[in-house]
Amino acid sequence: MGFDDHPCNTGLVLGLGLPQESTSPPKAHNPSRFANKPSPNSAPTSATFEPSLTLGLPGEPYHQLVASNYKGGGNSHEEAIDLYRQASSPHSHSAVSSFSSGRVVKRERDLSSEEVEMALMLRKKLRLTKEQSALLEESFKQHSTLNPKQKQALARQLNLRPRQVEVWFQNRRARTKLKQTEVDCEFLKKCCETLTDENRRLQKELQELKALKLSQPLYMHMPAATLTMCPSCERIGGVGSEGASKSPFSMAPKPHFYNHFTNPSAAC
DNA sequence: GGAAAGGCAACTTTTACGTCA
DNA sequence: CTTGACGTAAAAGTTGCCTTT
Repeated sequence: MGFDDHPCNTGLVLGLGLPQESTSPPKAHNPSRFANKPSPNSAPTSATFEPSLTLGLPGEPYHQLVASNYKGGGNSHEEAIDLYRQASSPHSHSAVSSFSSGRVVKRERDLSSEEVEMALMLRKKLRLTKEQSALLEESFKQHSTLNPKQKQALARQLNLRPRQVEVWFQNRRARTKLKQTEVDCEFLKKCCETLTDENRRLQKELQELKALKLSQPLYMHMPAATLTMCPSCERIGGVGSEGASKSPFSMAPKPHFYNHFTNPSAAC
């Protein structure tokens, strides 16, 4: 990409830093969103970051802006990260995500130790501790969504930013749903298998019936009313069942009518 | 009615981490 | 033992839709 591929790269970039301008352009989808709906989070950015002319490394004006803000402004690291992340508004392409670790590591040789620390801090992704995860899980069990007050309280309790708590809950809900979908999928697969087996069995039975019908034309000569079918085992009853007792199809010794209404399950 | 703001779901990207050759 | 490729889980970003004000 740009930096590494450039034939005569000095590693320096002269740029005019404006808060809303990311070095990587917004993604193509729905550009109108960026034009029509500036994020509310971008407002403090404009107040915090004045337009500035910077001489620096390509691809990370925000990093430098925040780093300098962090050094000079007396903000905590957390605040610096927040400012940095707010600089890339929630509805715009992320400047943070343009950090490819390979690129940063390569450039780290050229950075001061403070800048390296800052870059690493910004690149580093939070891993929740067991205690934090446990408390979040516990809280999720009680309610899978949080109101702003609960979010604030939980964030304070966990020493996290409210946004992190919010993200955790969003991801947790998504995982729950995914898991449920997998369970449903497995259940439906089993149902499908069962029905396929049943269908196969019925097809086979139908084939046998057809074969029997051809080999025993007697059925054809009998009035339909002399044949009965048991509603529970679905076997045909009729004359001469003794001789064919092993066959699923038999005839009742005496013709009889089966009444579904008065005797719904009395055939066997 | 329409604009702004906020929340959430769905989807995507990025990073950390474990495993294995 | 080290290293790099690979897969996976999870944190975080993006976008669209909906509701509320």
